[in-house]
Amino acid sequence: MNDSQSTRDKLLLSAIDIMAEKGYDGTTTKEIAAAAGVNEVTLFRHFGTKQKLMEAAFSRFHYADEMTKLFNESLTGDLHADLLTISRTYHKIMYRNRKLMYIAQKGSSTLPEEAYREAGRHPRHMQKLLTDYLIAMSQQNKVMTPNPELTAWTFMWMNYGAFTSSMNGKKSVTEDSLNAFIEESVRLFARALTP
Amino acid sequence: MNDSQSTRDKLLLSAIDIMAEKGYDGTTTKEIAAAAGVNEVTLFRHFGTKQKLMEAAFSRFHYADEMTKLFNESLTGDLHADLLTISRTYHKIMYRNRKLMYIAQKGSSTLPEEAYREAGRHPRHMQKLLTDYLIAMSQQNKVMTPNPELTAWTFMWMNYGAFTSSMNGKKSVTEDSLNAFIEESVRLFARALTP
DNA sequence: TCACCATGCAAGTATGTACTTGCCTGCGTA
DNA sequence: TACGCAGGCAAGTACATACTTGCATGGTGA
Repeated sequence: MNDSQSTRDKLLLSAIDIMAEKGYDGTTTKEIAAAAGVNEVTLFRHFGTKQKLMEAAFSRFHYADEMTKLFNESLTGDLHADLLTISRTYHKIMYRNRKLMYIAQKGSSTLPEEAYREAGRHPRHMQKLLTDYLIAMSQQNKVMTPNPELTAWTFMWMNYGAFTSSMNGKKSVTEDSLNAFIEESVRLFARALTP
Repeated sequence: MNDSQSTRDKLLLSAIDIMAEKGYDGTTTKEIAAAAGVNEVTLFRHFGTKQKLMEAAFSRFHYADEMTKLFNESLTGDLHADLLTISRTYHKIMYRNRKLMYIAQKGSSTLPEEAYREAGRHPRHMQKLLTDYLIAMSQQNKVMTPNPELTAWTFMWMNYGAFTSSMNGKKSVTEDSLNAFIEESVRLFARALTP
């Protein structure tokens, strides 16, 4: 039972690793099994089909409340500091789930619908929270923007673009350069939004 | 000869269309041929292999000088107006090549290397030009930034994020909402960078 | 000791798909 | 007319891959 769980996990993690490289269509069950160090048959005994394997993998998505909690508890009302917190949390969560994001981005004709749903949920969630934050800050005259929702999208897309670029680029974007980007982009936004 | 050219083109365009939907691995030569309204064998007579078909498709990439010309000729020295021109040109070019960008993004184990090279060339090119522009503007005290290169990356990633989101999203991002984003993002940057 | 259960292994099936071959047809041109 | 050439069509090859089956084995708990 203990070992069985471990075999399941090895298969799931191997599948995620390889598919993040080659995409869903380009990855074979034989490869996955080999990477997990088990027989191919074992994969089918555990998951039945390749698709169900992926569904199991995506059910491990688990960002979620972290971001909501952040907005409810950790924000101070200082625009620059808050944007920094938001941006850092965003990248932390995206990085944690980066391989699944990558698989969903590559896509496939047969990838379970759940994959796309899970991958898309997060950005939308954050955009909504950020919009509410900007509206609240506007009402306190701490932020000046004609269209908080659009401003939130702009901030989101900037971070999303940086994230995907850092993932797709061959040259590994170092943690340092990502931090530099976060600080610069937050600085720009804070300056632009301050009344 | 005239008709032969047309058959080649029909195949190329069909391939691009379908692969933008299903990815390179997920698209069959039979599908492509059917969509082009020709026999599958005709595809192989023209291109030999699926890979060479894709190489031919990507050789149609043709942005390029347009952007360089833009920087050399169309910029006025007015930060807001120039950023607007740059952003609009970027999105115009990306939109024109959007399907090829999409295919490259989805990727594949066997997609010709050329595809990735072509798809990545454009953003880097623009980033470099934008960096030079910001440096020149800094020297005229029209722009204030501690790190022009990083600022350029930030601007790039913001636009790249918006572009990919608008492509991947199910809900079609209308031309209007893209324009609204462009204007808002440029407004923010111009305000943030003005001394 | 016995039953059970997860796994390995060898072999095989079924299917899809890139790519080939041989032959025929229609069309424009010398 | 005769030739060449682009393309259709039918059939087939070679191979990869998802998934199956039957059997052996080793460990674990009753």
